[in-house]
Amino acid sequence: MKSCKSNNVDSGLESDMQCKSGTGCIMKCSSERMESAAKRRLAANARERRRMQGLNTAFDRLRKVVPQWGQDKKLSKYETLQMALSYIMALTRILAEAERYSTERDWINLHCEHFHQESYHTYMGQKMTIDSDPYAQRIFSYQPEHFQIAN
DNA sequence: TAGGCCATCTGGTCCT
DNA sequence: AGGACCAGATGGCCTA
Repeated sequence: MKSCKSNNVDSGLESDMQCKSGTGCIMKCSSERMESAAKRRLAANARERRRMQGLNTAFDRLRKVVPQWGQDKKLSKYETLQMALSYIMALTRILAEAERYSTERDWINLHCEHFHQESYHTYMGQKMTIDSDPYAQRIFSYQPEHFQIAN
């Protein structure tokens, strides 16, 4: 006759003795096993919930640093990832372009005529001005390819 | 009301 | 054995 001990730490001496007695063992063992399985399931559910909440927190943080291009509606998870991808690619392109010139001033002078001040977007509640941050203006006047699906 | 988005539950798989 | 991660199922909420 199998003891319940291996399956249930909480069962203790009493259940171990009952199992050895035979008759009620199968029912008690199975009900205890079901009970502990249910407990484990609930714990797993809670962990999964916490994990998904962590994931959603990360998505919220990502939404805050990704430009929304005037959209007032909250980006979906899929849209957030697509926008982040476009944004990173745009920044990478701008960075690569900037590195081709020896000084920041050369690069700014070269591109000054392309700045469109009226198209600047506010970013995280801060309006950029041409004097304060020309790099940021260049970045935010750049319109990335709209949601190209990356395969 | 259909479709999109999301949260949650659940069982399976992999890793420690 | 238990935790992390994943994908499918399901039901709720919202919007056009």
